Amino acid sequence: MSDLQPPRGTHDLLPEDQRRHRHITETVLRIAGLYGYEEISTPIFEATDVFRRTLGETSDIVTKEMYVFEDKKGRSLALRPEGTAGVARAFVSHLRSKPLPLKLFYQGPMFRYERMQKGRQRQFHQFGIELLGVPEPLGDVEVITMAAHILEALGVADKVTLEINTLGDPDTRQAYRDILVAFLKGHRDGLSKDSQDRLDRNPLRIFDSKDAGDQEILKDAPKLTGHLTPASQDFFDTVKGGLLAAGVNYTLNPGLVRGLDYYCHTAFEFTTETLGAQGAVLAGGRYDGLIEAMGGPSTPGTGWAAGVERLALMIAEPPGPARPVAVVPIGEAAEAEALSLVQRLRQAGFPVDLGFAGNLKKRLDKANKANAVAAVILGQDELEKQAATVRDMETGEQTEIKLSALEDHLARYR
RNA sequence: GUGGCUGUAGCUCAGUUGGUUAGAGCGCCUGGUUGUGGUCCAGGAGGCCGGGGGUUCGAGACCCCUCAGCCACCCCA
Repeated sequence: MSDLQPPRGTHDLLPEDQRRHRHITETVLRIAGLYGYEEISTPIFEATDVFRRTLGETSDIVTKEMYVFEDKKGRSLALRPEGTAGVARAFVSHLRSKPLPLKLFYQGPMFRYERMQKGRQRQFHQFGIELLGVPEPLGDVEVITMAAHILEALGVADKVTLEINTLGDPDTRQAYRDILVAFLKGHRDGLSKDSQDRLDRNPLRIFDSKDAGDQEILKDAPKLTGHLTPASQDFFDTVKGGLLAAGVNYTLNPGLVRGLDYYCHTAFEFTTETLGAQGAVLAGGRYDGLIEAMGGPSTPGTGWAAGVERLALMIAEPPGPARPVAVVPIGEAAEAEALSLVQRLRQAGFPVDLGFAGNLKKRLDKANKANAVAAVILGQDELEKQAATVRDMETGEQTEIKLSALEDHLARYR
């Protein structure tokens, strides 16, 4: 048994799990359509450089969480750890001549080599959207509004909070970063070990630290909001005003940051208390420098990604499959008749379960386990009358119905 | 990568300070009903106690290693 387990951090999606996943992705696809987004599928693996360039050489994802391997020609490939890089690459490869804006939706498995926790595994599923070619704050508003719409449609709106922040334009960001580093270097010894590392690699992320000592030091740190250029401030104000107008509630979180250089302006996250430490359910922001970093034409972008497994843990049980009608033949002659009857009913649109073997008792038992609404019993008596006994599986009530009138009678179970 | 907790039947779990042939409920199968499911009754199958090594007269219980799961950190969806 132990040697037949799936690899660490991977899971079989059994039919009832898959049902939840499908309910989520179908809901997303439907709502994305309302906003004019079309699905794009990119490969599950890419040249390792695709992720190196978009995620940064020093990011944790690249240095310790990527599944990297060589193919038979010695090319370095990586299983995708997230979706944006592949979409950006596809844009640069094929889509740069399309009229902008481009509204793309994607969905599928992602891979990260990590220790598991609730709502986190090594193969997991994300869906996300990218809006390319819109430098205006209205793009951010639409993207966030759509996310809120989706979460509402999934019935989790009351379990999540939207937090937003701004990183300012690239110049502000860079200038502020220098100011912050200068300040924190004066307090280096007081910082936690993790944050001392972050100071070199990714100083803005120190704001996320859960360490109490770090937060104490940060209280006196210079704030980004105090360093925004008027244009950046305007941008952020327009985003906030737009969300207000669209009826999307949010809270400001000045500690919400993104480390990579191409992120700018809006950063946001829908978080929940219901998933333990894995609070982020859907997160995104603006990445105006990304396409350029990939070697494409300078193209603004904004978007987000969400975790399907995390959402699956939050949503209510989706409706199960439609209840079938069970056709139950008794004897060989009836079985032959049943084969044609079954096809007739399926062509008419009824889900039909035809047991493979067994006497009446066994087949009714199977029909019950298949959650059948009704059983159409076909025995010698019925055959002679060109009729069937239809048993309501809920009440046990039985009625004899002419074969020619079956569809009409069964219509009540649709 | 770091730390803590946990692995007994398909599932949820019991199993006394180490002591004979390892248990329950649910589920599954068979029968009570040669043409009637769910309820009920009777019976049955199914475990190298995650794997390997060690201590012991004796290990499901104790020790070490390993694999897997859970929780937290890191990071992130």
